[in-house]
Amino acid sequence: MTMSKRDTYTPDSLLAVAVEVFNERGYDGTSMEHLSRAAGISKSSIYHHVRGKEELLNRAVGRALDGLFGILEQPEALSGRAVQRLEYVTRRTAVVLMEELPYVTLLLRVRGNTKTERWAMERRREFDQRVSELVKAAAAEGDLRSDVEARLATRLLFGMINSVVEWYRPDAKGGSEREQVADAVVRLAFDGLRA
Amino acid sequence: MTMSKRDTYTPDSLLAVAVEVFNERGYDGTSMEHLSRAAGISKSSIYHHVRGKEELLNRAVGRALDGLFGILEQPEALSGRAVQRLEYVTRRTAVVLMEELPYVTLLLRVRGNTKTERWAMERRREFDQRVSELVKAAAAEGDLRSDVEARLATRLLFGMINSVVEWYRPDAKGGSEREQVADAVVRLAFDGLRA
DNA sequence: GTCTATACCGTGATAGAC
DNA sequence: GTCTATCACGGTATAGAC
Repeated sequence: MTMSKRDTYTPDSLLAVAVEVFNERGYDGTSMEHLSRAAGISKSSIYHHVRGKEELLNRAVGRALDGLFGILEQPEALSGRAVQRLEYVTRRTAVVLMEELPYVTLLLRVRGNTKTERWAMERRREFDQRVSELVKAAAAEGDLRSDVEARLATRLLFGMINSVVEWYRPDAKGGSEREQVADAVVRLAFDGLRA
Repeated sequence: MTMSKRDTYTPDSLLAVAVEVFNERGYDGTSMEHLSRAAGISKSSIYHHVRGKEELLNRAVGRALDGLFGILEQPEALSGRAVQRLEYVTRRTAVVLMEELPYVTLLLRVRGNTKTERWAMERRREFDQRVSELVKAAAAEGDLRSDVEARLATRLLFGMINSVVEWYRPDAKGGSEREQVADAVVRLAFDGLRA
């Protein structure tokens, strides 16, 4: 993490550093000492910018959730044949996940030990719920296979998309690489591995 | 967690309790105090059965890894058309994951903070590697779609399978339910969501 | 095999100087 | 805005009685 403009921190630039460490060590495995070393300032200086460790978590997962819920408000997610909307949401979720990688990664890993974590899990469930309805609608329109239950299909679909955080690391190529990965996700999810 | 025979602990029965707590709170989020409360004995009594917290982690992930590598030694994984072997490994991985749910869940969540965790990650990569070779072989035999890279396909396939730990909870029905889930995983992975 | 008591250290967070 | 010094607490682990 390199500072971009000033060598003093804003809450947001500090957040960027903190989220990296959280993802490397896990939230619970990260101490304020770890954060202070990564940020290059003392523990107590961190408290000048944020109220504490949990506020950093809160800001991070909030940002991830904003990105995800933003998808559902796009016109392409709101009208048209359900299977098309589902395809759009699938692709965009994969892209947002890569664009906001560290924030979404953190969101997907919260366990529910604190109030913030439980709130994040709740909102995430809401998102899953909304997509699940899309899957049901597409099944009702006859565009999805009928031998796998909608709820189960949704879960496996998300499992595949979300797993991207386990290995994706952005490289110099930027957005084009992200579109390639998103394409692969959509192809495999809808049409499978088989030739 | 209920004790089955005696109301004294063996390392293994204690492990079963510990792994539940680890999965609920995360390994780093679990203190010996948490474990002692869940086991119904004092903190110091735990040290009579195991050397410490990390030994519990070690035993747990070892058990998960044994289950996974066992799949690759089955005759069905060793000979035949690659796509058939891949299908077998996919189904069995899903089943083992459900049979050994708490142990595999823990394995999939280690972050690499301790020696034990790094060893577990290493062995897990070996397993992924072995399956990746199967995917490559199946692609070379022309049985997998050629417009998605083998490495990427392997990762997404595993992402889908592994995500089962996020929601699967065993119920009274036992094995039949597991086979149903495994069937759904294989169907979606190989033939996709689309009707 | 389990307990109470305790050692010792790292934790999140605060006070107050510069 | 950053620092050093410090606090109260909870962490892992051990000693030794029963």
